[in-house]
Amino acid sequence: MNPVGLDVSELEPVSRRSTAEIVADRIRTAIMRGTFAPGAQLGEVDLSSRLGVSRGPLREAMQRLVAEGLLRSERHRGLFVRELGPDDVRDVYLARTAVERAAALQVLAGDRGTAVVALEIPLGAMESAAAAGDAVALADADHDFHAALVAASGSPRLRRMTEGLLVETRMCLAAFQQTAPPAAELLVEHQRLRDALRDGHTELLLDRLAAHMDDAVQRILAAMPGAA
Amino acid sequence: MNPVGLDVSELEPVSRRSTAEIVADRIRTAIMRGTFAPGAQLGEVDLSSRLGVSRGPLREAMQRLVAEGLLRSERHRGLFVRELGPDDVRDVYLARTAVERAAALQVLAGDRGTAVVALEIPLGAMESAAAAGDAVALADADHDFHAALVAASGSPRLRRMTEGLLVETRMCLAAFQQTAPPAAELLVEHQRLRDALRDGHTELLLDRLAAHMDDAVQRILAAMPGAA
DNA sequence: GATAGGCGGATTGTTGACAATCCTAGGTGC
DNA sequence: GCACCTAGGATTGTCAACAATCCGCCTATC
Repeated sequence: MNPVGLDVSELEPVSRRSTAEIVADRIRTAIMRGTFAPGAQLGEVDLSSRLGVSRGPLREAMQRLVAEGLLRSERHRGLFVRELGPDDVRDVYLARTAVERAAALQVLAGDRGTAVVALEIPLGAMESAAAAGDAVALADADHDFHAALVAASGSPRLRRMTEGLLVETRMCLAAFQQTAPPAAELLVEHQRLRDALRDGHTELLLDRLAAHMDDAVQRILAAMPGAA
Repeated sequence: MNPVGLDVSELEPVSRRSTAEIVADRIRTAIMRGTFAPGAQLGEVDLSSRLGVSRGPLREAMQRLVAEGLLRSERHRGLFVRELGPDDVRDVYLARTAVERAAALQVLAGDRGTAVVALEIPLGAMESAAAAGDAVALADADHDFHAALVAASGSPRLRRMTEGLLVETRMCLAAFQQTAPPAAELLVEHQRLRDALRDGHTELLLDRLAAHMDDAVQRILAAMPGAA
């Protein structure tokens, strides 16, 4: 609490975000959740009327999503949800490994105590989700875990990259969300990541992180229709 | 050459890029070159009239640049060129190190012969620029070297990340482009990177890459006004 | 003299309509 | 029956005008 008597987080967004940003977030989560199937066409008039905004801000939001790689734009054809193939899965995790490795090293070099504390929240959520068998909550917790890890690095750029990569990860997962993930195994893997981080075992942490990513790729590719 | 008798690169853009994309590229290079000073406000009507487009496509382009982190948007205030401080310099190079390290490992695991060949072009340009004392050409060659390295990894995502990071690097460099860079030293550093890559010396390459990044940070911070 | 309130100018945010382009379906000639 | 051509419908790309918001300056008041 500060002298004004308000939590700083409340007065931070003195001016709320732009319409384009809100629209982009909405569509991004919709794509992430699998509401829009991969390859589906997104009509501008349809979306704009459904979201209650004009086509101007909507097009601005679309440009962002195209830049993020979530949408594919064909001139005078329309906007389509990108379809991720096996190569994309491997590439997403290759990039994630690179970014999260760097983030982990930064955390180890800095204040890893607060980082471990921050990781406990998604770990708790993951435990609950695993016990309840809630696949969506499990994916959310997984997402939050890695986001928290990178956020703890204090690097805005690593954070922003991870943000985009995690969305793509969710797109990959949404493709085969009917198959139940090995919740217990997933939980243990994340707990071991936290343990290695807490104890400051650099090499162990990096190895476990790489292995964790490889496992995920194998799991996804195994459940993917046209995987090589 | 294919049966049609055309280079594939010529028929790739069957439909030319959207106006927003062209505008974004123009402004991006302008920011990169330092045409727009950091912190400068970019008026929409001014830019749109100067580029000969309406405000619609221009705003779409701006959204992209904001998403890339080149511009800062304040609601009902305007768009401003982001000013990069010492922390940003360190962060850009931290991210670059992470991405280029991963790219280098991919190149080493794949076809490093063609990669070395691809690196010779910017190296030649760098040599010429160093001999001629052309700072801009030197920066261009440096840019191209690292872009070629990451492109050789075959990873679209690493490539796209690098694209953005290199633009930010140029923004950092533009801040103090009056000071002449140590051209000879820079050339040798890049040649040694190529040598380690050519000979397949993994650890040596990674070490030299990290050292190369650290050197750059030190050089930039030393020439920076308010560096800590 | 310092501060609160209000006005003018300028900029951004949003909207609806117009123009260009493309895919699809139907028809025609061979 | 097949290929080509043409008209229709729908979608995106672009534009100019309207509305909302904010900053700086000025004035009036304490």
